[in-house]
Amino acid sequence: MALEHAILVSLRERAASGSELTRRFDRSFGFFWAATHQQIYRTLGRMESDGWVTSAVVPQQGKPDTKVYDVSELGAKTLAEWLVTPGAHQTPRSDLGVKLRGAAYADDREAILDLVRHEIAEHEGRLAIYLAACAHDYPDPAALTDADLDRYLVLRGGIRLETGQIEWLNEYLTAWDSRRAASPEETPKEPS
Amino acid sequence: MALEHAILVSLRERAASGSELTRRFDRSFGFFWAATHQQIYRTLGRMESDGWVTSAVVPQQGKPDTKVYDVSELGAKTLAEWLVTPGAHQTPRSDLGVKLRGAAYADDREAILDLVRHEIAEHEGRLAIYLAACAHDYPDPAALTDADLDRYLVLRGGIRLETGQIEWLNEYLTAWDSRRAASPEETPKEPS
DNA sequence: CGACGCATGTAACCTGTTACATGATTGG
DNA sequence: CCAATCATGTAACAGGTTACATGCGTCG
Repeated sequence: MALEHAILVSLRERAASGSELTRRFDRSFGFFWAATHQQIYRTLGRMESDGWVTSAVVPQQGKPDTKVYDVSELGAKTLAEWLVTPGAHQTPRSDLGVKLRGAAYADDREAILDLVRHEIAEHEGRLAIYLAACAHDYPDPAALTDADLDRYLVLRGGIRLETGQIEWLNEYLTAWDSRRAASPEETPKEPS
Repeated sequence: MALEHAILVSLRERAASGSELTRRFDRSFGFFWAATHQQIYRTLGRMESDGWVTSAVVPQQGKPDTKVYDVSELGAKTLAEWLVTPGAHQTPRSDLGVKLRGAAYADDREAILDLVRHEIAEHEGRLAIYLAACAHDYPDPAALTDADLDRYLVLRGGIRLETGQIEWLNEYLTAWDSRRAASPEETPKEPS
C-alpha cells in the first residue's frame, strides 16, 4: 500500500493536518495519486497508532482547532526503506482501454469517435495546467534544489503521460477517419 | 465499474468459461485490465443473476465440465450503452510517482537511481512483448477487420504507454546523472 | 441566535486480494 | 488407488467510495 507512504512524503515536505493533506492530494500530489479525506483520516489514525507520525492539537485564528501531524523517526526510517524497494508491477486499469477494445459492439461508431474526442479535450485541459505549472514553478530546472528537481521530474512525467495519451487517441481518430472515408456509410440514419 | 463490462466485451468476442476468461485477462486483455479468477467468478455470478449473461454446462473430453457463459440480449444492450458513455476521470495511481516525488527522503540517491534502472528494464521487457505481438498479429493494419483494427489500436496504446514511461525514466536518470557529475559526492560512505 | 463553513470523524458498502476448499478427471 | 491438475468455488480481509454525523467558529 502506498497511501501511507504518500502521506509520509507529503508530511516530510511539511507537517500538516488531515484537511491540509486532503487539499494537497487534490492539488499537486493529485495527478499521480488520489485520496479522499476519509481515507486520509483513517490512514492517519492507523499511522499514529503504528508510531509513524505524531500529532499535536493547534488552536487557530478564526477557525476550529486542527490536529497537525508530523513524521516520527520511525516513520522517516520506514519511508526511507520503502522508497528504494522495488514494488510489484501495477497493471494499469483503463476504462477507456476496455471501451476502445470493445468499440465494435457499440451500435454507433460515430459515438465512439465522439467519446475519443471528448477524452482528448480532457487530456489537453490537464496538459495545459501541467505545462503552466511547469513554466511557472520551474523556469530554470538546472538551478533547482534536489527536492525541487524531484518534484519537477515527476511533473514532467505527468506531462509525458498526458501527451502520450493525446497522441494515442489522435492515432485512433486518424485510423478510423481514413477507414470511414474509404468505405461507404455502414450505419445510415433511418430515412425520414 | 468496468470489470463487468470488460467481461462482456471478452464474452462478445467469444463465449467462455470462468477459467478461460481468467486466462484471457492474464493474456491479451491483461495489459490494461487485471482480474483474478475469484473476481471473475464472483462477477459472473452477479451478472448472471442480473440477466446480463446466460450459462450452460458443457461436458469436456479429458477435463471436468465447464460452465460456459454467453452474453444475453440485455447484456449486449447494456454494453452498447456503456461503451459510448464518458466516464469520470480516473486518477492514475503510481507507486513509482510517489517514490520519485519523495526520493530526497531516501538515504541513498544511488539506490533510487538503481530503482529507476530496474523499472526501465521491466518496461522494456513488456514493450518488447507488445512490439512482437504487434508485428506478428497485425502485419498489415490497413487490411484489418473493424474489430481487429480496434484491438490493434488498443495494443498501440499499450506500446505508447510503455515507450512514454521509458522516455520519462531516462529523462530522470539523465537529469540526476548530470547533477551528480557536476557536484561533489554528498553521501560519502562511512570511513572504515 | 441561526445559518453556514470548516475540520474531523463514523458507518455501510463495494471492489480487489489472499488463502483455502471441493469435486472431477487423468496418469502413473 | 494416489498424486497432480483443472474448474469452480468460499471465507476473511484490506483498500476505496459514498453518505451521513458532530463540534466548533464566524458572520449576518
